[in-house]
Amino acid sequence: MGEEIRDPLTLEDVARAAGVSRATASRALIGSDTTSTPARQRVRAVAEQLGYAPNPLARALAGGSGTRVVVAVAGPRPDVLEDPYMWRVLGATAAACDGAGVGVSLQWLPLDAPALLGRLGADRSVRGVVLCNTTEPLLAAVPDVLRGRVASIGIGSAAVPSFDVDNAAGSAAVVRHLHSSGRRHIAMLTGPSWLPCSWRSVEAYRRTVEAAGLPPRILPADFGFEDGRSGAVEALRRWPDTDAIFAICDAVAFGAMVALRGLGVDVPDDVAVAGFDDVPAAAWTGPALTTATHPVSRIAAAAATAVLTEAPVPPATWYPSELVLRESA
Amino acid sequence: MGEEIRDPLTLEDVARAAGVSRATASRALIGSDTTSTPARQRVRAVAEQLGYAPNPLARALAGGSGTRVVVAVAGPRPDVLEDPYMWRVLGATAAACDGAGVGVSLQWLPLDAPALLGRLGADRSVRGVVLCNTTEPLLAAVPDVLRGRVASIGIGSAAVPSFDVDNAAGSAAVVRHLHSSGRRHIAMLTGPSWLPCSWRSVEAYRRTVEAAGLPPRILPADFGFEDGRSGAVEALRRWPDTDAIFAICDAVAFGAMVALRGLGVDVPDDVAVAGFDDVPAAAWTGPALTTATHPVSRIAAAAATAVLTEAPVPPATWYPSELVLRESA
DNA sequence: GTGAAAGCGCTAACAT
DNA sequence: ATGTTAGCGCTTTCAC
Repeated sequence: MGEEIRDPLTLEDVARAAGVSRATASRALIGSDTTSTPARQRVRAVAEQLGYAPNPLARALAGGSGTRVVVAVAGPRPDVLEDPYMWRVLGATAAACDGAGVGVSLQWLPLDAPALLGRLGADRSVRGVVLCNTTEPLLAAVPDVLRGRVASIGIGSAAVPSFDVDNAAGSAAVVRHLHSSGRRHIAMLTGPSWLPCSWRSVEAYRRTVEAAGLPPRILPADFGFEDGRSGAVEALRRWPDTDAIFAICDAVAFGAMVALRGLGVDVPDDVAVAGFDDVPAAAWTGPALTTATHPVSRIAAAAATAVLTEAPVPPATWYPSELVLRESA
Repeated sequence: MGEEIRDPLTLEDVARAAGVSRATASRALIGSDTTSTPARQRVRAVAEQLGYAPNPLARALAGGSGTRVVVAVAGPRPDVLEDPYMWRVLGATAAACDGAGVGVSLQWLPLDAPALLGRLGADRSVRGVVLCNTTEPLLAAVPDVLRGRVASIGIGSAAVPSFDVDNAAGSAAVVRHLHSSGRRHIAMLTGPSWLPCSWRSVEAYRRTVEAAGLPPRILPADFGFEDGRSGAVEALRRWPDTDAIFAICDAVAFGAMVALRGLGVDVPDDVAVAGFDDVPAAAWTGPALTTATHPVSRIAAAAATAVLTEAPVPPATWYPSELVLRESA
């Protein structure tokens, strides 16, 4: 009953055991400064052996950084946070941050309140920010203090590196598939009009059908199931000879399929339906949804890592969109 | 160019502006100690007016608490973290923690490595833990230091309050619906055998069919789509007269529906299929899935809040399971 | 290259 | 009830 063993080891303990000062131990562990001196080796060995893990809080407080990465989702209303896609992004981000003892937060970023970004920058508990569904005005409002520790899953800017799906190529591939399988009256249900990264899909659609000598048939829609439902009905009302529908995302595609079924229209015999994103349920419906699959987890992990490490990254990293042929188209 | 205005206000600034010491300001803001003294009013007013927000890091470091809530998901393999259901829980937890400047982490808790819980307890960056899919041995391994800041979405214990769906009542309701709509050969595709909270569903199923004078037909399954697929095939092989399948969760139900379709069996005319959980896609399939809906977000938020506030909570809080009648049953 | 000392912003004993 | 004094565990000038 001489010494008491306190569970959480501190840097002090390691330093003492290694016979150096706290400062030296800190430097040795951080890996900065001088290269391999004997002390450094020793400190590392001791730390390892003792099972020492630095306290992320103290580290952050002293270093002036934060302990959480905020996933900020832009949108007109707070219900953008109810999106399973965002939960998935959050999950992948959390996984990437866990090793550093960093947690993640999920916040709504109102389209009309860019000032909120300033608050995120000023918040000392924020280590970095992963932006989703960004717009130009929002990007312009990213404060300087966030430089190097902000990334975008969506469009980027000079100050905000982007990690995103190659929507243009992916959408074009889907439309080409529709065309090459004999469809000649292809309509598109678009995403929300404020969302830049959905514009790329729409543009790709337009270019691809026009290249095939077909007239574009574009119908505005948001990201939801209901939008797909009403969109499909409207498409058939406006263009009764429509034989294919390309939806901006899977939820919209599901809505379209349900509406079509309700109208007595067979999918894919009468009308082909294709989605975008490949959510798990895409494989579970009858008919199973033809769509394009995207490495969401990899994208989120890359964005999170960039934010965490603050290492230099290219201004834009594109991830492949891969056609998944199932039954609906 | 006299004074420079530093963006992040500190408690010091507030204290000075209010003409009190830092300690008093701290107490006033925290709300502990003495009730409304004039000073307290003043401090709060000043803080409000200045737009002061305490730094969660400093607070946590000084107070000995952490800055992240860990969502620990038990399971045999790390892929339990790939579950959309868990992402949803994570999202709701994140939302609940955001106001406190607390982030969330997602971790796999191996069934056979309860020692990991000890590590979570010792980790000073951990504010609290939300356990998912807990088992008895795991609950027994929850260290004392976590007491009051741990909660379970699943079964609980004397030391770990539980927040969970009333699986028993919910499952019974589904089975009763199947029976009352004329089904007389009802099979169940169960969840993983190690998961206590799925036992409750299975028991409820057994009791309900037996009460109706029917023999139970229980088939083991895990939580996945593929399990539903193979399970349905096996059910029809073993009991060709099966006219209803109750699946432990929606993913399994989807698998069953796809398998049935593949077998040329009509849902629901030949065989009814019911799920459990009401994932978004349940409304999107053809036929749409009859299932039971659960307030996952509310449950996760309650668990997170309990962990954050460390306020006393009842040992178990049950949330309602509500039957959702769609087309499949 | 290394140690000493000064913080990061806050809370919690202690005094008063 | 309020102020004073120590820390929480780490990083980082600043001297040596």
